Amino acid sequence: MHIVSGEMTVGEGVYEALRHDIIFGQLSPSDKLKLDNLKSAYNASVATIREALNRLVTEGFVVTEGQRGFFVAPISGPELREIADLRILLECHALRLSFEAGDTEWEAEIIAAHHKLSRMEQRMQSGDHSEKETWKRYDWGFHQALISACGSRELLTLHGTIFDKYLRYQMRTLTFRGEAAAAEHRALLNYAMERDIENAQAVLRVHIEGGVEHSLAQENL
Amino acid sequence: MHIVSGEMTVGEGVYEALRHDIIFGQLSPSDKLKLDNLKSAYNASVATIREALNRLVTEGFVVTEGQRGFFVAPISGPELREIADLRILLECHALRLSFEAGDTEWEAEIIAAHHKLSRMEQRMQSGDHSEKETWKRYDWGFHQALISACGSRELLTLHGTIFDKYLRYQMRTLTFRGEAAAAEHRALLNYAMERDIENAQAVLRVHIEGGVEHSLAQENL
DNA sequence: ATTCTTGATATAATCGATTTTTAATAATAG
DNA sequence: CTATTATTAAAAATCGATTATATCAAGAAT
Repeated sequence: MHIVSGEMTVGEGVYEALRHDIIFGQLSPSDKLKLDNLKSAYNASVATIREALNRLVTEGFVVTEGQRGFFVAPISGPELREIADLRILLECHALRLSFEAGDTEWEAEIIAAHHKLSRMEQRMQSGDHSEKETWKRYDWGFHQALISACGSRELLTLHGTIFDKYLRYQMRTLTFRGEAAAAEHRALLNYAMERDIENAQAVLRVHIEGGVEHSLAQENL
Repeated sequence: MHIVSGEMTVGEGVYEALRHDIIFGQLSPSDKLKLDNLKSAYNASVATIREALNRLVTEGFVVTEGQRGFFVAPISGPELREIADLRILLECHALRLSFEAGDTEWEAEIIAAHHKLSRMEQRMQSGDHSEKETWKRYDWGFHQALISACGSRELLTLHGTIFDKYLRYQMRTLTFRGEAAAAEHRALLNYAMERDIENAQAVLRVHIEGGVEHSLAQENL
C-alpha cells in the first residue's frame, strides 16, 4: 500500500495512479494497456507512461512480452493462493519480530488503527458499502501497524507489495465477510496486547485463508 | 538470478546489463548513475536507459528521489542482515514445500547442480579464484534446484530477487568461505535426498548466516 | 570571514517525432 | 473453401530535442 507524500514528478504520479487503478480494479486483469489510451487518461506523454509501466512490470502488476506492449497482470485462483501463502509467511514472521520489539507507542498505534477499522466494519455490517476503498485502507493500516515494530525495512517493503497483490483480489468482491472478520481483527489486537504470538499467528492464518475462500466463493478464478 | 533467453528488446538488454553490473559490482553502491555516461556505456538512448532504471527502482537495486536522478542502491550491514533473514525465511519455506513435492526428476536435478557446484568449490579451494561469477551461478543453480519443486511461481520469483540482493553483498568479498561452505552444501544435498526438512533448514540457516558473518568480517559495512 | 543571493552551467525529466515491429486485411494459389 | 503470402494500418519501441530543475561558482552583504 503506497501512501503518497510530497511533491512528485509527473512520472511518479502516473505510476501511483496506474498502480492504484490496477489494484482497485479500474484497469482489469489481462487488459491491454494501449499507450495512446493511457496517454489521454493519465495526461502524460507515451514515454512517461512507459516509464511508469516499467516500474509496475518488476513489481508484478503489469506484464510485458517484448514488442507486444503491456498488459495488466492476469489473476487466477492458484496465484491467489500463492500470494496468500506468502502473505501469511511474511506477516507471521513480522508479527513475531514486532511482538518482541513492540513498545507502548506501538500499542497506541495499533489501538488507534483498530479503532478506525472497527468503525468501518460496523458500517459495512450495517449495509453501507459506499466506502470500500477507505475500508481497505484501514484494513491495511491495522495490519501494517501490527508489524511496524519488526525492525526490518526490507521485510516491511516486501510485505507491502504482497499485501497489495492480495488486496487486488479482495477488491473484486463486493461484500464484507462479516462478523467473523471483525472478530479476527479484535482477536489480533488482544493477542498483540498480550504478546501471544502463537495464537496471533493462528488467527492471522485463519483470517487470510478466510479471505481467500471468500474470494474464491464469489468468483470462479 | 536472471537467465537471459531468446530475443530481447534494447530496453530489456539494458535492464539485464545494468542489473548484472550492479549485482556483480561494476557499478558500486551509492554511485550516481549519470544518464549521459550510461548512454555511452550501454549504447542506448537516455529514454531507454531511464526505462531500465525504473525497473531496477521497484526491484530495489536503484534508488531515485524526485528530480535528482538515479543512484545505485546503497549497502549496509543492517540491510545485509535483513536480506539474509528474508532469504532464510523464504528459502526454508520453499525447501519444505519442495521436499514434500519433489520427485525423481527433482532429485536428479539437484544432484547435477550439486556436482557442478562442488567442482567449482574444489577449484576455489585449490586457490583458483578466476571464475568467481561462474561459481556464484552454480551456487544459485544448486539452491534454486533445491526449491524448484515448491509449486509456487510467486515464491520462486520473490526468492530469486532476494537471492540476488544477497548475492550483491557476497560478490564484494574476494574469498571463498572454505570447506565449511562446501560441507554445508553436501549436507543440504543429503538431507534433501532423505527429505529431512528440519535438519536441512538448520543447515541452510547456518550456511546463510555463515555467509553474512564472512562478509561482515571482510568489510565494515 | 561567513552567509546569502544571483546567474550560469550541467543534468534530469518529459516531450513528440521517427523507426521498427506486430497485427489485421486483402489477394493469390491450391 | 482453405491456406499462404503480400500489403497496409496500427501500435510499440526507441530516439533525440525541449523543458524543467538542481548544482555550482561568483559577487554582494553582513
